[in-house]
Amino acid sequence: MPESPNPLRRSESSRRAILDATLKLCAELGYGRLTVEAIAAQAGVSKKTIYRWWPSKGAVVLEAVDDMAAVAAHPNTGDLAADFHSQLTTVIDLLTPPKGSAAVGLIAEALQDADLAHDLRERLIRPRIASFEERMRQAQRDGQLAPDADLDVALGLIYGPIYHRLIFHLGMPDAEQLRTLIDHALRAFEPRPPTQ
Amino acid sequence: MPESPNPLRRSESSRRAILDATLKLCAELGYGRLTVEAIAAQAGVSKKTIYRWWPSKGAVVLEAVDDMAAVAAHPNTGDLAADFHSQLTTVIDLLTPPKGSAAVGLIAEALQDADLAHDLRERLIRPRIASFEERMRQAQRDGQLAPDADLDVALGLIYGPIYHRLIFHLGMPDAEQLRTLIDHALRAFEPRPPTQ
Amino acid sequence: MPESPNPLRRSESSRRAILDATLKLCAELGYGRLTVEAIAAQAGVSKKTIYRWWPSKGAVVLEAVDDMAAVAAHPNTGDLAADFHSQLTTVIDLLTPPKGSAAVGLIAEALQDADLAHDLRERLIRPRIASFEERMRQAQRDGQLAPDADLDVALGLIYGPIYHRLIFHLGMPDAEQLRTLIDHALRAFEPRPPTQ
Amino acid sequence: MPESPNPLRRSESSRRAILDATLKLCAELGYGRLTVEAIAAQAGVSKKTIYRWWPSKGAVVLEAVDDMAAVAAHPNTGDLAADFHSQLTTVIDLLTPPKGSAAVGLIAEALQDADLAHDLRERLIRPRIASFEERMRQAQRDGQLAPDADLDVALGLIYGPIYHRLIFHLGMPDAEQLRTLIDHALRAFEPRPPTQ
DNA sequence: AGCTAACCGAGACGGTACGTCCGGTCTTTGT
DNA sequence: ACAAAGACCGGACGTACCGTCTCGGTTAGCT
Repeated sequence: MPESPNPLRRSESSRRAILDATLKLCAELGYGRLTVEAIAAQAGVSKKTIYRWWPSKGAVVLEAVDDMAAVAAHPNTGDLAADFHSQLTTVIDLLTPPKGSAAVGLIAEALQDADLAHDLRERLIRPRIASFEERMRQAQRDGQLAPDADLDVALGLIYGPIYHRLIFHLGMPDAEQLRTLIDHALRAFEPRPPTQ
Repeated sequence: MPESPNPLRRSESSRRAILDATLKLCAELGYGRLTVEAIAAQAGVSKKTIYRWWPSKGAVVLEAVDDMAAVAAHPNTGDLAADFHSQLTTVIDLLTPPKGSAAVGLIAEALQDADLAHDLRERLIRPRIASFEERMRQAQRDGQLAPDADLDVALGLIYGPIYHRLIFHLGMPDAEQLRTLIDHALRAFEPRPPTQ
Repeated sequence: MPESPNPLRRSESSRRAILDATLKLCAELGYGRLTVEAIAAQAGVSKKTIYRWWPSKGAVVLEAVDDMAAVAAHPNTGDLAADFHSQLTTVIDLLTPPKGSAAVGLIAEALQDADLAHDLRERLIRPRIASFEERMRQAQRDGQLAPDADLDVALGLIYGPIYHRLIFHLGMPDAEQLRTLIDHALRAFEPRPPTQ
Repeated sequence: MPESPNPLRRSESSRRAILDATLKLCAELGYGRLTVEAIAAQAGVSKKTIYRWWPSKGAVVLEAVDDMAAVAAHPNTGDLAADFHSQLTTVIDLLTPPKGSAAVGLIAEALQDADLAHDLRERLIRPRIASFEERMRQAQRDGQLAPDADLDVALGLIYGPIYHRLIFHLGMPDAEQLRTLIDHALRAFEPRPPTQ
C-alpha cells in the first residue's frame, strides 16, 4: 500500500477512528452497504483523509481486518488433527456472520480488484500460510507426517474444502464434519512404510 | 427468480440480445465495470425491460453463464484420475481470464448477495455436483474407490484446492500440479483392505 | 443555453421547483452561499436533473431572475424624465438586498464566466435595451430629445452612474439624487436650436 | 485589514513573493481559477503565511493590484476632454484582458463580499476619485466647467458608461466612441450664460 | 552572544461542495 | 398494448479547495 504523503505526520488517532468505524459499520451494514462516506462520518474524519492513506474501501477493510486478526500462530499441542480442528474452527468463525462480513466482503472485492488481491495475499494470507507450514514441518519432525509431504498440496486439501463451501454456499461444516474433513485430508500425507 | 409479468408475452429476441450483450461486455470490461445501463444500450433494449425480468445484474450474468455453459457430464473413460484431470482443466479454464471474468464476478457477487447465491447454487452448481457424484458412484462400482467413500468430503478435497487458490490468488495449478492434487485427494478414498 | 437531452420530455414541475427553490435560497443565503446541492435538496430534485438542463449555478439563477422579472416595458406617460425616474427606481430596487442578491450575484458571476455573460446579455439585457430605445425614439418624435441623439451613448449616461455606484459601493442614489442624475444625463440630448 | 501578528517581524520577501505569484497566476488562470493553494505553491510559501496576513484571496489580489497600479493623478494638459480621454483609455486597458483579469475579478468578488468591497473602495477607488475631483476643480477654475457643477454626478456620467458596458459585456468603446461619450458627459456641465 | 519568542515552510486535518455515475422507478411516445 | 427511449430521484463516488491546525527550523531582537 504505497503512501505518497508523509507518513511521519500521519494522525494515529484518525487512523484508529477510521479502522474502528470500518469494523463497526461493516458488522452493522455488511460489507456491500459499507461506504467511504459512512466511514468518514462515523469516524469524524474527512473523506480526503481516508483517500489520502488508502486507495479504496477494500484497502481500509483489509487493514481493519489485519489489525483485528493479528497473526494467530497455529496451535501446537502435539496432536496435529486436533490442532487443525481448533485452527479451522477459528477460521470458520471469521467467515461466518456477523464477524465474517468484513472478511467475506474482502474476499469478494479482491476477486475483482487485482491490487487489493495482491495486498490481501501478501498481508493477510502469506503469514498465515507460513504459520501453517511451520506447524506441518513440526509434524514431519514428529513423524506424524510423511517427510516428503508436499505442503502446497496439503494446504489446499485442508483449507480448500472450507472455501469451496463458502463460495458455493454449501454450508460450513459442523465440528463432526470438520473432523472428518481433516482426517481425510491428512490421510493423504500419512507416513507410509517403504513400499517393498 | 420470480417473474411478475406474464412470461408468455416475453420477447425472446430481447432476452437473447440481453444475454449476448452481457457476455460480450463482461468479457470486454470485466464483471465489475459491467453495468445494467451498458447492457441495455448494447442490446438496444430499455433498462426497464431488464429489470422486468431479472432482479439484478448478477441474475442476468448468471442466466447468461448458465445459458452458455450447458452441464457437461463428467467424462467417463474408466480412468478416474484422468477424468478428473480433464474435468478440472475445463473448470480452471472457466475461472481464468478472459473467459473467467463472468464466472468469477458471479462468485464474488454471490458472496455478498444471498438471493443470487441461492440461484447460483441451485442452477449452476447442484447439477454439476450431481454429475460429479454420478461419476464417483461409477468409480465405486468399478472398485477404484472405497465403497463407503463420503462423496461430500470428496467433493471438497477435489474441487476445494482450486477455489482456495482462486480466492487467495495463489495461482492456478499447471497440468503437473493438477495431477498431484488429484492423486493426493483420491488417495484418501482408496479402497483399503479390511483393517484387521 | 444548448440542451443536449430531449426538451420535449422535460418535467415542467421539476423546472418550476428548481427555479422557485433558487430564488428562495438566494434571498435567504445570498448568491455566494447558494449551492447546487442546496437547490436540489430544497426542490426535491436530483442534482443530475439540474446539471442536465443548466451548465452552472449561474445559468439557473439567470433563468430564475429572467422568469421573475418579465420584461417591463419602459413607462410612457409623456414626461421622459419622470418615466426614467420610475424605471430607474425599479432597477435600483432589483439591485438592492434582499431582492438584489440574485441579480448582483449574477452580474458578479458573469464578470468571470464568458458563457454566462453571453446569456445574461442576450436574455436579460438586450430586450431591456430595446425597450429603452423604443421609449427614447418616442421622445424624439415628441420633440423632447434631439432627433439625432446617439442612443448608445444615452444608455450609458442614464444607466451607467447606477452601476458605477453599485460596483464601487458608493451607495444607491435617493429619489432626489436620482432626479439630478437624470436631468444631467438628458441635458446632453436636449434638442438645440440650430446654432447660428 | 486588521493584523493580529506583529507586523515588524513580517517577512518582506514572502510578501513580495506572494503578491508576485498572485499577479502571475491571475494573468495565467484568471481570477476565478486562482486559488490560495496555488499562490502558496507558486510563491514557495505556506498557506498559513497567506492567511496570517490577509483574510481572503480577494484581499491578496487587492493588495497586489494596489501595489502595481500606484495612483496616477489625472493628467492636466489644460484640455479637459483630452485629459479624460487619456485617463479613461488607461482605465479601459486595466479592465481589458489579460491585464484586466485581476481588477475585474476583484470587482466581481467585492460585489459579493462586503469587507472586500469596503477595502476596494477605500484603498483603490477613493484616491482616484480625489484625483478626479481635483482635476475637475481645476477645470472649474479654468472656466471650462460650470462653477456649481456637481462632481458626484459628473463622476457617474464620465465613468459610469464604461462600467455599464463592462458589467453587461457590451464591449469597451474605441477611441472615437470614447470621445463621443466624454463630449456628451461634459456637455451637462458646460458653463452656461445665466438663464434669464 | 545567547535566548527566546515569532514567524516561517510544509502539509495533514475536518469540512463543504463539486460534477459524475449508476441504480432502480416512472413517464412519454411511437408503432 | 407494448416496449424503446430516456428523464427522474437518490446516493455514493473521488476531487478540489477552503481555512485551521500542528510540526520542526530559522531568524530577529531583546536581554
